[in-house]
Amino acid sequence: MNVTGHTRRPASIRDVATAAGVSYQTVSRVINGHPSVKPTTRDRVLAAIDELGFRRNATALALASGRTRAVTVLTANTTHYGYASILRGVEEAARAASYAVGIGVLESADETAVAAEVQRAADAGGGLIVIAYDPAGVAALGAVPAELPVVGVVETPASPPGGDRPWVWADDREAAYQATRHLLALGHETVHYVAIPSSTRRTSARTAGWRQALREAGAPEPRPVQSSWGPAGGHAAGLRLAKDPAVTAILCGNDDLALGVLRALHESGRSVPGEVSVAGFDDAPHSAYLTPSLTTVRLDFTGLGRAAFALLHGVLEEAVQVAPHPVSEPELVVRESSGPPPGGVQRRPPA
Amino acid sequence: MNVTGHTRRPASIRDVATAAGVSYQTVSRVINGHPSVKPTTRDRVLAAIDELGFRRNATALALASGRTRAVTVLTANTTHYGYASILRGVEEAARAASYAVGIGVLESADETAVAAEVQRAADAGGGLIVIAYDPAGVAALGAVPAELPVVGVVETPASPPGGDRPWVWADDREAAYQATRHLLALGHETVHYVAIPSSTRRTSARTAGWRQALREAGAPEPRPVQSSWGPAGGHAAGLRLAKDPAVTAILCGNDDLALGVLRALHESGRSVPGEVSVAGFDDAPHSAYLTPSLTTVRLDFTGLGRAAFALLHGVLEEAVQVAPHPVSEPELVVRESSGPPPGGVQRRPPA
DNA sequence: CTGAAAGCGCTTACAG
DNA sequence: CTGAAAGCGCTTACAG
Repeated sequence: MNVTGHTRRPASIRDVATAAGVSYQTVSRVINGHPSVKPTTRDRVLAAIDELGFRRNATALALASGRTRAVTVLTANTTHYGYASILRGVEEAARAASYAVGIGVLESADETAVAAEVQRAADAGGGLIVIAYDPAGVAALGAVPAELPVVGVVETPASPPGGDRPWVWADDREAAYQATRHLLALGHETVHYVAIPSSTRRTSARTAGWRQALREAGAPEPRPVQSSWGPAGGHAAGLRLAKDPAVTAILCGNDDLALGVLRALHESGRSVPGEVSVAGFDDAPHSAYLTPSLTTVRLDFTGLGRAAFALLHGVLEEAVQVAPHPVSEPELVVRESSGPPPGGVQRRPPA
Repeated sequence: MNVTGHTRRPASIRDVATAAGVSYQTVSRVINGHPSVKPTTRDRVLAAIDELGFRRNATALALASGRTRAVTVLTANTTHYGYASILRGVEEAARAASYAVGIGVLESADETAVAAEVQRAADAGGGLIVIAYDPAGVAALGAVPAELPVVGVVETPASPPGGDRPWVWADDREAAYQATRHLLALGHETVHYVAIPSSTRRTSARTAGWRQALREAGAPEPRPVQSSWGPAGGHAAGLRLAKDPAVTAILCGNDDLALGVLRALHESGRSVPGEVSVAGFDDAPHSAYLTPSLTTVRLDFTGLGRAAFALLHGVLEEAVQVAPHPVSEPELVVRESSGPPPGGVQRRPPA
């Protein structure tokens, strides 16, 4: 029951055709920018479109033409800073290209659950962007049927999990390398690492960059502390590391982890950066306002999302295929949480 | 050009019909759970569906039936904790109901820009959920054509901006009231308020709850400090408030704002909670791990998102219309950032 | 319980 | 430059 009495059915191309005194195929030509339409005819059609408030039915377009101007982002997380920012970037670029953007959340890395989500995303039509920063995402990227257009946002360019699919990445390895070198240059004998969950069983790019910096400096290589994504995990890891008086520098897999580590050090009575230096990863919005403010590496997640969409767009519209490429250089942001070790420079002279 | 030689066209109901030796209408009946199908026929169809890996084409379903199992969330923001959590709740509930979820970002509150985004969302088919916590969202909710199914997530139940549309809300007023009372009970003479941008020109629910608590206690009512959504705004506001030695308690419109205030107080050499107490709003994931940890009011944003979807689902499927209702009681979480004022209880005895 | 027809709103060849 | 036909993959009455 409709209160207003009757629901106006939206105008179709036939309605427009009638109003303009042409056939509906001509209307189709006009809305598709087909060149062979007489200017006066075009103007009449355009006027009718305007008058009737006609909007082309996206569903009918999709069914008839076979292509859906839509992209679905498949992700294990929507609230963490990095993930949310990638989604944001995709949405921006998609909006600019008049694409609809859908979102599917991967609740677990379980094979059948992942397959179901991929199917759901495929049912939406259009292309897929899979954020493969974690086991669920990696599984999803691997489970996408070969005939579906997909772009992966992956952790490392070394081993694209999706086979020959296009992908984008931020240079996590370089970022971790830079942050570790920064801490070593301050005079720390070595740098401990609190790791986010790895996307695969292999060593993550962040871990690899950290290790490389240690090796090049001839510094001891402590075991990375495996943790979670949030502050709680960082807190637990920080409590453990705080017990060891030899620990003077800690690199964290992301800023949330670092926030938890900062809290743990405080609770353990170890000052930052006086006794221990801490560095994060991502440069989340709050990191500059923590006490102490957090030294971190800024990553361009939004740019990453935009690049992923651009790549997918190219595939979908069969334009020139863009080669996979990193979006932006990571940028070290030095703040209050990092400084020289307590006893001054403890590090062995460089080899 | 396809590397695998040929692209398998997905199976249609006609393919299934042929394989099962029935007409395609019968297949339609089976996939729609229509009762009048002979069990043996049903089994044959089901077997064919399984064998061919048939999935019903969502686009064709939408075009033929007129209903699209989809919801688009319209929001001004996707990265802030509250917004992201609402989106998360919608996605959870939508996934459970096999609905696709789309997202549209309102880049500005400008009338034509908002209208364009609403149109885009409408083009997707299905229902709309508009997060109307800010001017852009409120404008969008108001711009949704009457014939479109929509649910608003609004700030206050007092004046639903969408007219007679269904809506959900969290009880922000009650939450602010509780937090303010907590601070007053500790003995503060009054509580200052750093406000998030209001969704309308009228006083926000949070502001109203804060003011009500002050009035009831006969406490002075300082002017609220208008701020932004992020830590930077809180920092600026905090710097200003820190200059006034009479300020001993600050309530913030959200936890990010509180984080900035905390930083500003630190920079100004005023200890928390020794000299100034601070309380936030939302209980974001990091708030428990700040130093000092943040007293705040927990709001069930995810539940709000789920409730919004449930309401929309009811409208779309013409089930019983659920009355608008608050989702969950706000919960005060007392942590380290709030305590008695410096000189002990300064507050006048209650009237 | 099951089949044949018409139609959802478009596009894509095919005529002229 | 423009119109008439067929079809995208389904659903919805209408027959039987």
